[in-house]
Formats: sequence, C-alpha cells, structure tokens
Amino acid sequence: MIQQTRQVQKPLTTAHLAQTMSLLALTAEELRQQIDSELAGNPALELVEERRCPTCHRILSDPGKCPICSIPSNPANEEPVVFLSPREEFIPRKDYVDNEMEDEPFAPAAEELPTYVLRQIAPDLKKEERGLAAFMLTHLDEDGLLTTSLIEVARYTHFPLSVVEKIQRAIQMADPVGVGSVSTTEALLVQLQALRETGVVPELAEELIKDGLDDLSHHQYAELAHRYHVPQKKIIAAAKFIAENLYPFPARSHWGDARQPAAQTTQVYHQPDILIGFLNEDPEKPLVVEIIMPLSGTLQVNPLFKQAIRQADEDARVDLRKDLEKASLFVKCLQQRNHTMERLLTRVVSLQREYIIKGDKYLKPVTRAQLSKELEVHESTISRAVANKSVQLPNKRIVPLASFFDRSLNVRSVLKEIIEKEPKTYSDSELVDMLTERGFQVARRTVAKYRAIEGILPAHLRRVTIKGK
DNA sequence: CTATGGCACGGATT
DNA sequence: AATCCGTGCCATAG
Repeated sequence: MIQQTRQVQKPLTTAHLAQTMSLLALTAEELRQQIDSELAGNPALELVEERRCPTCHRILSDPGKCPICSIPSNPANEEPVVFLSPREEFIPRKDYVDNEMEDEPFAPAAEELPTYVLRQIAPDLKKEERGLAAFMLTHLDEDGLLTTSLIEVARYTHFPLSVVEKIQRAIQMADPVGVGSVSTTEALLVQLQALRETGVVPELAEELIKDGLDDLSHHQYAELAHRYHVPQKKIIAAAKFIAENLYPFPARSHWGDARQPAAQTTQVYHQPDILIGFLNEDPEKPLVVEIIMPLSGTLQVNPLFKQAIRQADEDARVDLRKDLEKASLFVKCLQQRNHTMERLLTRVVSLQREYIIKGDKYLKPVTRAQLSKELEVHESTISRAVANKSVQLPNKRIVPLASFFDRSLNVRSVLKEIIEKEPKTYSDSELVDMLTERGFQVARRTVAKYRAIEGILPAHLRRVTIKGK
C-alpha cells in the first residue's frame, strides 16, 4: 500500500508525511500486516524482544516506563491515561479453525464475522468452550445462520447438548444479535427478546413470528387479524415493527445500519483498535485508553546493519544504505503515527469523558475540524486517523471511532428517551417542543429523520404498542 | 386538517 | 471537490 518510499534519499518532510498519513489510516489489523511485510522485505528493520513491566508484566512499547504502574494512586484523576498497548495476542489470527475436525476448511464468505463474534464472547467462556464456539462460528452461512443443527454439533464435537445450547445462547446475544440461530424464526425471536430489554415491543410480534411468519411475508393481514381476533391495524403495526427493527439474517445487520432496515449493506466487522476501560475495572479510577499496537516487541533499525554497511564493499553499500534509509523512515513514521494517535485520543477521551462513561446522551458534538485546530494538525489527518477504526468502551460495546464525532447522536438519544418514557405518544411537532425545552433546537422535519434513523415508528403506529419489560 | 415521508437545496464537514 | 446533514416545501395518507 505504500510504494512511494522508492526514493527516500532526502525528501524527509514529504515522504515522511505521506507515509505517516497512510499509517494513520490503518487499523490495528492492517498495521500488523503492513509491519509484517515491511519487516520481511527489509533486513535493516529489526523487531527487538518484548520488554515487560516487572510488576504488572505488561508488555511495554517504550523502554522504561510502564504506563499503568506509573499512574499515581490519585483516584479522582480526570485525565485519561493514554498509551500504546503492544499486544499481539489481541489480533485474532486465522487459526481459530478447529484443528481436530478439518472436514470443512472455512466458511468462505464469512471469515470476518466469526472472529468478530468470538472476540466478544471469548472472555466469558472457558477454554474448551472457546473451541466449541469457534467451531460453531465457522459453520455459519453468509447470512449468519447456523448451517448445522445443534444435535450434529454436539455429536461432532462430543460436547453435551446442553453445553452446545449454552454456547449458542452466548453467540446469539453477541453483537449481530441473533447470529448463530438455526433458523430465521429463531433469530427474530432472539432479537425481539433483546429489544424488549431496551424498548417497547408490540405485544403481537412474538406470536406473529412464531406462527404467522408465512402469512406475514405475504401480507395476509386480514387472515392474521382473524386468527388472533385483533383489529387488522394491530397486525399491520406489529408487522411494520418487525420489518423495521428485526433482521431475519443477522449477518446483514450491524450497529451501523440499525437505521437502514432495508439496505443490505455489507458490513465489515471490526475488532477494536482502541480499548477504553477503567483502571482495574473500577469506575472510581481514571480511564485507561489502550491504543493497540499489533506487535509483541518494539521496532527499530538494526544496529548490526549499520555496521554491516561500513564493512560492505562499494556497490553493495548503495543498496544497503537505501534499505537503511527506508527502515529508519518507517520507524520514524510509525512513531509519528503513534504519537499523533496518542495526542488525538487524549484529547478526544477527555472531551468525551461523559459520553464514554454515561452513554450516548452525553456525547458532545465535536467536529474533526475543531480538533485539528487544537492539535495543530491538518483536518485530513484527523479524518484519516478516525476513519475505519473502532473503539471498545468500558461497557464492552464496540463503536466506530467516528461516532465520537457524531453531530446528532446526543439529540437522537434524548429523543429516544423521551419517546420511551412518556406513555402518551407525541407527534413530531410535539417532540420538537420537548426537545427545545431540553435545550436542543431542531426542526420538525429533522425529528422525523431521527426517528427513522433510530427505527422509531411514527406516532399513530406507536399508539398500539405496549411497553415491554 | 394534521402528521409524515419524499425531494431537493444550501451550507457545513471531510 | 465530494459528501453529509438539517431543513423547507409539497404531496399524500389518515
């Protein structure tokens, strides 16, 4: 991806900048590939052994200081602790495939999904269970449904059925909710259950999914209304709810597109590039921000290589020097990149502290442009750094880094809250007033748009819903 | 007549 | 320069 390092003799500034930029845009996983290939292609680069902190045995990226242990024990620290966290083991490699049974090499279309899900649930599983989970996840089709029945899974893997079921439940609750179900019906029910915990669900939805899915897809509302002895209106409302909020094929839904029910965008599943958590998981302690560096050691220019140059004869020397230049440029760029990331994250995290801790409502609308001024870098630098990266929040949710710059998330979240709380259904224009009271000035039309984004039904359809709990 | 969704325009953001 | 987002106007459904 970075071929412009051909002539690196002198133009330190431009080449330097260009490469730093391209490195900034990379996710942790991509960065690892980049480094791997750089390392393989350049003998002057060297990966020095990992250094660990003597007390907490954390791998260090900077020689000497351990970011965690050097935190002074003042608990009420408002400032986040930001540091590079070299941890190779965090980058899932492709070897999650079960070695024992190689009958099916890989689900070709879905290589991203299994690792993504596994990452979420792995912490909660025992070691043997992880293997089972991995096995099940490799048997998903491109829609995120299980291709093998649970019984078969149990027979193949020699796990008791009860364990298999337990793991399946864990998988289903993971991010593309419903993933790992054996049928679309099951997936829908799981999603419904999940929605129930957060919001309102039409009372009929569950029945309809269980028995009436066929008629439902053929829009036989009259027939259904008759069968359940309810007005057709209710059926339609429930149907609409199902259509807009649930996804028969979990792999096609993802955080980003809960907004666009119909749009079947091919979502890429990210693993986090940045981890945010509390020190020792203790909300009293300061926030710890780990920028994942996909390395177990530190990159540097091989000192032996420098020596080798001196001893080399004339013509070899030119080539070697080229390599050396390239290597040192790469190291510099990498450092620069990391430095920028650190500064960026420091600023963003302390700005959005409330959001990170308390949730969407507290997101402050910050633009990339503002931040670029504060950090004195070009806007495009921020854009690149923010794009395509995802962050794991203390509550284990994984969100795109770009969501820290969502200009309307807070309003939408308050809007959602209003609608969920108030028993009476407000029309859009009433909602405008409510929002204005709380300090958000938006147009009526915009409220409608936000509703659509959040998948909230219009007032007259909401009226027939019941509150779920 | 009221509440909403569609289209499209202008300004901000990237 | 391309894209995204909020908004106004208008048609349509209830």
